[in-house]
Amino acid sequence: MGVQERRARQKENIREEILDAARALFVKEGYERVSIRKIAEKIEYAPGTIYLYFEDKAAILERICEETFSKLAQKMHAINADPSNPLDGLRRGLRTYVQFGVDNPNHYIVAFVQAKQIPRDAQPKAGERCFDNLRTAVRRCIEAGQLNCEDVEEIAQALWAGVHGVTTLLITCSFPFIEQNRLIDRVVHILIEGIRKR
Amino acid sequence: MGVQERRARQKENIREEILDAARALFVKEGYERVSIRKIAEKIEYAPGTIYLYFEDKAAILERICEETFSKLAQKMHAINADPSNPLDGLRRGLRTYVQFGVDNPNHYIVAFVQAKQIPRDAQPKAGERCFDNLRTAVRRCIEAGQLNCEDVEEIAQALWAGVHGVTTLLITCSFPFIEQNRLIDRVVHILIEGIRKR
Amino acid sequence: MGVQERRARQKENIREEILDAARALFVKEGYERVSIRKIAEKIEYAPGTIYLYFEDKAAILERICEETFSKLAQKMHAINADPSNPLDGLRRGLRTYVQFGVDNPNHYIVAFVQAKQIPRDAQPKAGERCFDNLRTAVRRCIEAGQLNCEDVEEIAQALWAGVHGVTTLLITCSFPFIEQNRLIDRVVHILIEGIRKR
Amino acid sequence: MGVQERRARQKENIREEILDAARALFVKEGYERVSIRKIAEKIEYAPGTIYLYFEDKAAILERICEETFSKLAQKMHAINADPSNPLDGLRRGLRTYVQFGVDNPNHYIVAFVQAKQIPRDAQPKAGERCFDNLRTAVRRCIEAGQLNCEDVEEIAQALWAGVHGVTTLLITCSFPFIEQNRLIDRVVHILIEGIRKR
DNA sequence: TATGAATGAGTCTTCATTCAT
DNA sequence: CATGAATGAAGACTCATTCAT
Repeated sequence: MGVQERRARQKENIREEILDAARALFVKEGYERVSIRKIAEKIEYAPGTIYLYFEDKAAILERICEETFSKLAQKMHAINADPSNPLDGLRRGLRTYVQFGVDNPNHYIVAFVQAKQIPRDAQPKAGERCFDNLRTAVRRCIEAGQLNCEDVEEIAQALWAGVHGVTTLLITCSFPFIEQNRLIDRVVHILIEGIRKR
Repeated sequence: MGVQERRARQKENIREEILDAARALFVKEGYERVSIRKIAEKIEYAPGTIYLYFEDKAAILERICEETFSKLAQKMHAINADPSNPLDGLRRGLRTYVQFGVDNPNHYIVAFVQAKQIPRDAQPKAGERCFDNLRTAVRRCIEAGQLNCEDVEEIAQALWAGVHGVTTLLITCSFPFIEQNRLIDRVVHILIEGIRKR
Repeated sequence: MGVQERRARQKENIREEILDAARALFVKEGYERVSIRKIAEKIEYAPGTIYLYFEDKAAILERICEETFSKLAQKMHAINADPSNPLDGLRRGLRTYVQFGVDNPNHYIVAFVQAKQIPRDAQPKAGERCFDNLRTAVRRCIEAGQLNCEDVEEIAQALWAGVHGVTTLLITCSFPFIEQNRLIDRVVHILIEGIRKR
Repeated sequence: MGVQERRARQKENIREEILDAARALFVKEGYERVSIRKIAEKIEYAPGTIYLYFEDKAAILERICEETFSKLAQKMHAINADPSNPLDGLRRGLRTYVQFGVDNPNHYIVAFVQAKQIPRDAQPKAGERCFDNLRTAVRRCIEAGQLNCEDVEEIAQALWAGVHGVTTLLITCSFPFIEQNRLIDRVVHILIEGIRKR
C-alpha cells in the first residue's frame, strides 16, 4: 500500500514536471517549436519516458488546456458566490479574467491562442464552464435590472471578446502600452459603462 | 518590350499565387506547420521555385503582414476623412476594423496573431499607421468634447483591445457564437457607449 | 553494470564505424562531396543516427584530424627516444613520417590536405606536437655538429616540406611513379645528404 | 568578316571572364563550394549562359588545369634553353617551379590539389610536358656527370616531390613559417646539395 | 519503470542543369 | 546569343515516435 501510494505520487510528480516544463516551453517557443526531446531534457528524463505519461505531444497540449480552463473556471466561480451587487460582481469577474491571463500568460496563450490553431477533436469542457460563469453573472445583472440590454448570451459574448482582447494584446504584443493595470481597468470600465442601464 | 512586360506580369502573378497559397495555409495550419513544400505543392510548383520569388519562409510571412497592415490602414484612413460627427466616425472606424478582420481572416490572423509569436527584426511600419488612425479618431472625439475621458492613448488602446478581441474570437474560436453581425455591433456599441460622455 | 559497460562499448564501436566510413569516403571523394547520407548508407544506418554520435559533419572531420595527428605524433616520438646517432634518428624519423602517410592515406589526406582547405576554429594541438618532434630531432643533429646549417626552424620546415611533398604526391597523384619505397628512400636520402655537413 | 571576328573575340572574352571568375572562386571557396550560379553572378551573366561556353562545371575545372599546366610548362621550358651549367639550370628550374606556385596560388592549388581529388577521365597532357622539362634538366646534369645518382626518373620524381611539398605547404598551411624566400631557397639548396656529386 | 538507440519522414535550402523564349 | 524560370535531386539537420533492454 505504502509503496503503491508513493509510486502513484511519484508518477503524478513526473506528470506534473512534464506539464510544467511543456507549458513553459510552449509559451517561450510556441507549441510547434517545442520538441519532446526538449521537454525531456528540461526535466532530465529520457525522451521515451514522456510516452509513459502521455500518449503523444498533442495529449500534453490538451492536458494543459484543460488544466488552464479548470483553474480559470475556479477563479471565476468565486464571483458568483457573492450575491450583493451583481454589476460589481460582474466587474470583478471581468477583472479577474484578465488578471488570470496576465498572471498566467503561459497558460492563457497556450489554451486560448495556440491551441485554437491546432485542429483537435474536442474543446475541453472546462472551457464551457468558464463561460457559464460569465453567463450567470450577466444574467444576475439583468435580473437586477442593471443592464441596458436583456440578451444574456449577446452581452456575455461581447464582454468575453472585450476581456480576451486586452489579455492577448498585453501578453503577445510588443507595443508601447500604457501602464498595464491602467489599461485593464479602463477596458473593464468601458465595458461595464457600456452595458449599464442609465 | 512586350516580352519583358509580359514576363514581369507573369512573375508578379506567381508571387501572388504563392502569397495566396501561403496565407491560406498559414491560417489553416499555423505558420510553423506550413512548409515551403506544402506551399509549392498547393500551387503545383517545385519547392525550389518558391525561392525564386522569396528569400525564405520568413520573407513570405513578412510580405503578408505588410500587405495586411497596408490594406487595413487604407480602410481605416477613410474614417478620418469625414469631419462631421467624430463619435460616429469612430464608431464606423471600429466597425470597419472588425469587418476587415472577418472579411480577411487569413490576413488578420497571420499578421495580428501568428506573426506576434515569431521573433522578427521589425514590426512593419504600416502597423503603426493603422493605430495612428485610431488615435486621430479618438483625439477628434475628445476635442469635440464627446468623451468621458481625455487620455487619447488610453482610450485608443482600450478600443483596440475591444475590437481585436471580437475579431480573433470570431475567426479562431469554434464556439456557438450568436449571429456574427449582431455580436460585432454589440461590441462596438458597448465600446462607444462606454466612452461617451453623458 | 555489465549492461552499461556493454552499451558503452557498443556505442564506441559505432563511433569507430562512422569514423572509418567517413575517413574512407573523405579520401575517395573529398570532404565536400561526402554527405552524411552517404556515410550513413555505407554503415547501413539512418542518416539521423549519425547525429547521435557526432554533432555535425565538421565534428567528424575534426575528430579524424585529431586522431591522425595523435597517431603520427606517437610514431614520431619514438625517433627521439634513441639517443645514439642523431642523424640516423632523423633519417628514420623522416622515413617514419612518409610511411605513416602512405600506410594511412585516408588519415593523412584528410588531416593534411582537405582539412587545410576548410576554415576551422582551431588547428589541433597534436599537429604542433608532431612538428615539435621534428624540431627536436633536428636540434640534436645540430648539437652533434652533424649539419651544414645551424638554424633549427629553417631545416625542420624544409624537411617537413620535403616529406610532405612525397607523401601527398604518392597518395593523390595518379602518375607513373617508380616503385614507391625506392622513391621514398631517394627523397629521404636526398634530404639527409642535403643537410649533412661534409 | 569583321563582324565574325569581333564576335569570336567577344566570345573568347566571355570564356576568359568565366575562367577568371571560376579560378578565383575555386580557390577562395574550393571547387565544390562554388556553384555555376555564383560564377554567373560574379561576371553578371545568366547561369544558362555559362553552358554556352562550357559543357559543365567539370569542364571549367579541366580548362583551368590545362591552362595552368601550360603556363607552368612554358616557364619551365626556359630552363633548358640555357646550356651552360646544367646543375645551375636545374636549380633555377626548381626555384621557378615554386615561384610559379606561390605567384599563382589559385592556379596551383586548383590544378595540383583540388583537381587531384576529383575523379576525371584524363590528366591534361600539359602536366606531362611540365614534368618532361624536369626530366630533361636532370638528364643533362647526369650527362654532365654532376649527380651522385644516374637514374633520371628517380631523381626527377624526388625533386618534384620536394618542390611540390614547399609549394603546397606555403599556399595552404596556416603555420608560422619562416620568411618565405628563405624557406624556398633552403629547400632548393637542400635538394641540389642532396643530389650533387662530391 | 525508465532508458536511449534507432528510424523514417520531414524540415529549409541550394544546386547543376534544361529549355522555351 | 543570351536569358532566367523551372525542376528534381540532393544537401545538412530535426523530430515524434517506437522498442529492445
